Amino acid sequence: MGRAPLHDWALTPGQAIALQRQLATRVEHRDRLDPVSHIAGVDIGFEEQGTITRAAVVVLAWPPEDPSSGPTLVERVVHREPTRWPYIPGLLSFREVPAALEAFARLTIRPQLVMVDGQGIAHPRRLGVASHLGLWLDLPTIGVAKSRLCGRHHEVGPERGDWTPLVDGDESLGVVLRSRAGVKPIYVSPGHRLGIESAREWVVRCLGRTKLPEPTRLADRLASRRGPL
DNA sequence: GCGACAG
DNA sequence: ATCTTGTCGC
Repeated sequence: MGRAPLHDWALTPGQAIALQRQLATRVEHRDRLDPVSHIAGVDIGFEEQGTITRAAVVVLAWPPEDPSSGPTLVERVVHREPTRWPYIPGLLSFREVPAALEAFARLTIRPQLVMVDGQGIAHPRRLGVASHLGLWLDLPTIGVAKSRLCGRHHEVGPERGDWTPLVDGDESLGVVLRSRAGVKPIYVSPGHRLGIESAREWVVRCLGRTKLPEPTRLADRLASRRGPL
């Protein structure tokens, strides 16, 4: 018997949960990343009443040449395919990762860091979409979610950059970060090959004037077909 | 049994 | 996530 496959998308929810428990043991919680020259952002959108899944990946040059205008977009890919799973809280990766992998396969640049729309280890079984994708890509990933899936936290300070720990019992899952004054905070958790501190630092470094860090913000717009990039 | 619940 | 109109504010 070898190790369980990194993914098998034809699973029942029960089998998917068992697979998550297996894969979670392979997630690396300590920093292991190469010098960063490119950061990718990933997000998934839907078309045709949800029957079509649309995966978008953007690659930004790092560090930015012109800090005032944010990092430069150097590559982008959109991949469409039939939707294969319904949305089930806790099993999001089985719906989104397959399409994201197809989009990554068409990238000519291999980024050293990936930011994903969703949770990393801040997940009931510690395998959110960012962690699952990170294992498959064998790249450091960070989960950047717009709302909470699990864990508890105190209220976050009002200033941009303020943050508070996201915890579950005695486990630290990530941080809740005020990415912009006056707006709901975002949930940042390591996906793979990164610690909580580094995950937070990278997200703060990629913050522009908006709520979401640039990689995720641009991927979001590309996935949902809104506004120019 | 009841409430919570990424996108 | 997506659908969907106007509205408030820089």
